[in-house]
Amino acid sequence: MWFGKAFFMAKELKDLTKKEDNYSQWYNDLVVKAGLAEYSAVRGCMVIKPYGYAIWEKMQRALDDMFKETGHVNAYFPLLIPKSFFSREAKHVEGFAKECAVVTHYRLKNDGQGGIEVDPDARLEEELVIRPTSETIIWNTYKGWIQSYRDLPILVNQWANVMRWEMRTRLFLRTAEFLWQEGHTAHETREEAIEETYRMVNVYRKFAEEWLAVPVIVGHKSENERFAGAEDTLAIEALMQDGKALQAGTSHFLGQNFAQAFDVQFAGRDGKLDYVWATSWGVSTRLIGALIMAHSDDNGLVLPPKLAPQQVVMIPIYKGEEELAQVTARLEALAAELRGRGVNVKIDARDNVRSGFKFAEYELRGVPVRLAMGPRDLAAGTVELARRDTLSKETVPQEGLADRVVALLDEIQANIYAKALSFRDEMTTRVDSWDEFVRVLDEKGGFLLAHWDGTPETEEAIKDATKATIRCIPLDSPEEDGVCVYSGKPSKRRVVFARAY
RNA sequence: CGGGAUGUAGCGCAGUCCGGUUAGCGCGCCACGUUCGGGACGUGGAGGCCGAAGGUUCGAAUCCUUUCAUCCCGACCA
Repeated sequence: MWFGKAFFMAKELKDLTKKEDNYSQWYNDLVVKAGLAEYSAVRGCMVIKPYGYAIWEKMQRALDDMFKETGHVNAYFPLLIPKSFFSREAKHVEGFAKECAVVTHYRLKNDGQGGIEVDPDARLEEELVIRPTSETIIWNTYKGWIQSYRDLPILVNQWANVMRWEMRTRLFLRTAEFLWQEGHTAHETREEAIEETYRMVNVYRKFAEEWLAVPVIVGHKSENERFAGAEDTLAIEALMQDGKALQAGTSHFLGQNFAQAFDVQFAGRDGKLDYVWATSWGVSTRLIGALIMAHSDDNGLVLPPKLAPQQVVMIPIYKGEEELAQVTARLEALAAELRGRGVNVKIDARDNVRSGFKFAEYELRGVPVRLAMGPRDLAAGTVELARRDTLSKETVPQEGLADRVVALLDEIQANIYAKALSFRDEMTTRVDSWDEFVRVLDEKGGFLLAHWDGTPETEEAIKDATKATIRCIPLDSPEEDGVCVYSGKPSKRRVVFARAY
């Protein structure tokens, strides 16, 4: 996989903003300069460039495999949803109404002044909403698919784009249009649906940890943060390097809300009619943002080997064409061996930039392993091996290089996970008083484990006072008697607070 | 939608307060040469209605009015 000239277009990539100076600026710079994405002509919309999209494709492939292992299949539903569908589930419409783009006309015409205008005669009888999520159109469809318990379960996923008219956008983290997958399942029983909700949040946890190398906390969302129309929302929460939390994936137990709204009933084993039980779950291109903010440093991206579009880059060091040919021939042989082991290798023999420039460029792009070979190595049978995660270099024998690199890629994957995990542990603080809560939040950030009285009012008050929200009520948090840091009322367990993206 | 800022070459900027030849600089781009083990250098070259529209003036990137766009900080959110 290689991207031709576009890959190299931006050479003014040096001088990334420093992470500590302005994290937002650094992030934005990095996304643009590493060639992942940029803003487009349309307000709030993002162009995902080939390098960024290649990461997304790798994510898609891995997730798809995991979905198939859990019995799911892909399908596709329309982009446009009749407005009336949208209003059938009261909480759902309330949650999304404020950010919907709406199609009102189906034709343009000449305005007589050389321009073009919306043809007022072509007004749609019923406006169409560009999907912000697909529960409604899907449940309208499922109605026709389900008559009996024998039709269940339905385990369908779709890869799609959705649109939410956000006030303020950030590349990958919040754009008006974004790519995601959304699973929508239909079940015979409450228990089965709940089990599915847990199963899928665990798929996401596994994906985050094993592929993104990002540790996450799995837990329930509080009532305030729950998906509009869900009875329960499970989420994975990740911690970014600036101490803010990022919701990286959600899995919703929808109860019978959508089945009732769209009148989807089935004849049960006992012959009685009942409404279908539902779940939905999704992750988006936001995961790329998570990847960037979890691992990168001031030299650029640090991509986990499993998701890096290029895992190894080889750079010849030479004077003159003859040396280039010799070094390249040797690199080709090594590359072939690595490719045979399933490693994605690129040899960068560009003659118009120097090797030092290439080193910097591949660091910016987060390529996990770099191999450089010059005449000295050629003579000695060695190669210089550099790893992106630690920025360390060593000269190693060409003999056995493939084994070494394959093992190293695994080691890098494990190492960046370990690094992110220890960062998160450091940044997770148990707090027992309001003073401590406020102080830790301001001075340190990160996850705060605190007691909460369980009321939405208290959560709201804490949010107003500090901008921190309950990220989740962790599944594995032990029961423990305490008092709410805000209200002083009794509490049975700690929840995770943080400021969030 | 509130508060703040910015629009000058592909990118980053200076010039604007205090109007005055042909609008500059760095990077990038093109050509040739020298280079090449951590972001090379020399010489030559191309590239601009100074965001847009009005106005003031002998004269506007610069002053005034309007407008559009973008970014940052809030509210909203995967």
